[in-house]
Amino acid sequence: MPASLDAQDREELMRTAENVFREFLRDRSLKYTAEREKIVRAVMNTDEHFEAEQLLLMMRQQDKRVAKATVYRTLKLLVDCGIVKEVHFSNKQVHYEHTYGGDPHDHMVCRRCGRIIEFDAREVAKLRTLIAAEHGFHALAHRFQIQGLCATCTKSCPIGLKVKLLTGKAKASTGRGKRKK
Amino acid sequence: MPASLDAQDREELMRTAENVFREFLRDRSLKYTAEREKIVRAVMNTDEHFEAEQLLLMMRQQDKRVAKATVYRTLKLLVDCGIVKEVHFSNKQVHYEHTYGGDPHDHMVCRRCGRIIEFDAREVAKLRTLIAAEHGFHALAHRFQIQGLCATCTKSCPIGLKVKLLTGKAKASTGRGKRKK
DNA sequence: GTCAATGCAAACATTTTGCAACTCT
DNA sequence: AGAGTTGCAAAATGTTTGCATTGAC
Repeated sequence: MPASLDAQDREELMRTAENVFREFLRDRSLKYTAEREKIVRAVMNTDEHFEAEQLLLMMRQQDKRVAKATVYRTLKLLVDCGIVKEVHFSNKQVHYEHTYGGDPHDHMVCRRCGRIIEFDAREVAKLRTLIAAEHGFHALAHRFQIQGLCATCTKSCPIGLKVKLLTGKAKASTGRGKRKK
Repeated sequence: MPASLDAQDREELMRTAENVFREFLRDRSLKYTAEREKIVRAVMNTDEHFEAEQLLLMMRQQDKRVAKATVYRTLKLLVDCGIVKEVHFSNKQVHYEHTYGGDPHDHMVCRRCGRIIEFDAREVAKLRTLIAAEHGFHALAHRFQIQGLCATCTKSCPIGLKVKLLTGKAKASTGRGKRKK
């Protein structure tokens, strides 16, 4: 995520994203409303992953109020449009991130501390195309996520030792597992 | 998925899976109950991806009744135990599949017809380890999914043509998009 | 006998929907 | 003018939880 953009680049990116969205809508005879504009702008101003609810809150704080339903409806359009991507970290809500103007990346999630690290997705994209081709498939996109232990957690938790991780997190975190044996 | 197992191999696999689960439970001072046994067995008898609800139904049809809550609780344990893996196709329910005794694979989803194809995950696993290492990460697992068009749909839908796909499926399927231009 | 597991229903959280009022184009 | 959009609240979904009862070890 291009968190290091200066204000000018950001404004530039914003504008082109808006245009892409507007054109996408026009192509489908949909309307570019004030609410949709507020939402694209809010999304483009977010460099982190976010949930629908968070976006809504953020927008409220900036007095860009829209209905929750509108946020959900618009996020779907933005996904279809390719400006936003869904990310599935937990089994609960969907997370979103805008992918417009940034380098494609995927995520690595630490099962111990939950930290999320992004990495360049180009190798993955290459592999996906290859695999797809082998199956007569035409790849358009992928979802990839590596789960494991981050550097810090690896240190404090020697490999080979069976620890309770936050997999399906079946109350694994209560840490009162009196294992015998 | 090893759908081609004969009855004997299947029974063999079933038994070892049960043992793995039993041991997993014992290690944590949890109990191997009749319900849990029913559930592992049902899971191991399923070679397709399934949702919690489907498993429940299937079990009911075979008069292996358990409460829905028990299914959810047990599936979590099975995930932690490594016998079952969560698969996230849609944004709705979680799908599960048992991964015990089968070759590791990932999925390819056709955005047009929804077809799901499995492919060998070994290359992906290699790549994940590599990428993880580059970031001081210790990879334990991954989730990978390729989205695109299957062979059939690619034929009926020339590449380059913008079609309505079932991405976020924002009512994209109503097919009454009178595009202009 | 003890601690954990079950079943049930109620609770939850997130997302979707129906509909009247509104607004882009 | 008219088709699409909004906001709201209600509904729908999928999953989790509380608790009394039951069961494994």
